[in-house]
Amino acid sequence: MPIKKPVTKSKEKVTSSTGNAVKKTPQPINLVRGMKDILPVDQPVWERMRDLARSISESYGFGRIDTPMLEDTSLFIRGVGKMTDIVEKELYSFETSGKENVALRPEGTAPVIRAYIQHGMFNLPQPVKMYYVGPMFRHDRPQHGRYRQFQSFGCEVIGDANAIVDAQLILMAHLFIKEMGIDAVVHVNSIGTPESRANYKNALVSYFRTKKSKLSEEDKKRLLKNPMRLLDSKEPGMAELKTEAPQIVDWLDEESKTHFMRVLEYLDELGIPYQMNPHLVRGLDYYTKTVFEIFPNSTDQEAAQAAIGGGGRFDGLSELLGGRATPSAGFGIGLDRCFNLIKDQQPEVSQNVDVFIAQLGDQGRKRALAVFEDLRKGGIKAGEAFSKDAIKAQMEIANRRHAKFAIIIGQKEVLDGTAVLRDMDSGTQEIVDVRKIVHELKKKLHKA
RNA sequence: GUGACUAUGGUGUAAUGGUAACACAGCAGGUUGUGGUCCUGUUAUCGUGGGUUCGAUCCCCACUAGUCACCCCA
Repeated sequence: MPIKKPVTKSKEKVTSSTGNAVKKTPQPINLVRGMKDILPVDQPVWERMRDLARSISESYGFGRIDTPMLEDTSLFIRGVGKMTDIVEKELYSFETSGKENVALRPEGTAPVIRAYIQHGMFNLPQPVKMYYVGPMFRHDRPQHGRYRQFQSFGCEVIGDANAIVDAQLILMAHLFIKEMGIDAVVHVNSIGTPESRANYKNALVSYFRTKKSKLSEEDKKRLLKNPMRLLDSKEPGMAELKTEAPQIVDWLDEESKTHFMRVLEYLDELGIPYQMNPHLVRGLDYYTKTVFEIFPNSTDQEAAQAAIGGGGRFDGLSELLGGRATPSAGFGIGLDRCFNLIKDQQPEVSQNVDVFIAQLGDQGRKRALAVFEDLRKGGIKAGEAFSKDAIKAQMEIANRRHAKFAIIIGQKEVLDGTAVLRDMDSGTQEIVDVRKIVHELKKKLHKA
């Protein structure tokens, strides 16, 4: 890599009134646009989401797969589709110094199928069920709940064409969201096989051509580029046009139709709240037959626009990626969006401890260090502020962290081999043998 | 990617064409080895860069970032 010449924009030295040279503080370096830190306060929620993803996946028989964040760019061009927004304008792709064309994964399904093909998983008992949790990247314009790096949880069932798979995946996705405490509805639709979809597309185009004068500029573009998108256009006046537009269900081939009916029957059986949404089309080329998206059920909130998860069937994806024909289905859930919906109900992380060790003087500090280790090994949640000198400050911290007891070790205690054990509630203190302190504390904590 | 709005300390806010107020958090102290109250001090060249002006945090422009709508989706 070429070494860049150091920037010579040398920070001017400002001379203060006292004549001393004062360095200008350099500009802080901030997050790259669209990136996000997950701070310690928020980790408990994230832990919960990851735990839930794992336990649900495993209880339905899914094994975890981790694919790299970096893949060959053509995986997404072929898998997701060259003309999709995800690839066309949101893909983080670049050429490495070794002239490889790589891209940061914008979604999880194509990589999983790639791995399935590459590792010959078609030789395993079918279907192969895998789940993933990890970051995805899309160079979109950031907004609330829309980041350029976001965490996804997804499940894929590869090698099974049965409609019950679709239904069970929808069940799992809905279950995850419900368990996180989010009330959600599932929107479902079927977009059939590529052939039936092509026929439908033609019908749709000819219908809208007759209404061309009523279309907005934006929608005229859609008509040419991606006519299916006209169905979820929010342009004024479209609602009326859409109700009269041909519906995809009427254009489905027999097999897709019965498949879809089956899925709906299973959903009814499972009692999953769903809505038929004939306007639901997905932005990835690989979908066939069943498609679904999950929306938060907060009717009063307008923020309920953004889907928190989605998925469907992608029977043709394996072949697109050079594998044999393998019917598959899956879903993905946006963990950041879940997080945004539930973070407010989250309790603060407690820094509370059972015992706090306060020390005085060098000798006391050394002894306290050892005692802290004893407590830790003894399984007692202990706190300390060894870098503080004043005992007052240490007691303040002990109090703030709701310690039930404080151990105080100073010069005198070190010489006697003792420690002061203070009950923080009553304020009573006793002197105990340092060697027995763990035992003593366990007894007291157990009682309390 | 398109349009609109916003940008004050760690956090949440206030005011103002003459360099900033309040609350909370933080740190240090209120005599020498002890907490929860109280008191004091302390913590911001007002996102970055330019312009207008005697002078800008407050006006103008650009940039950056965030938010909202669109696009799209997780």
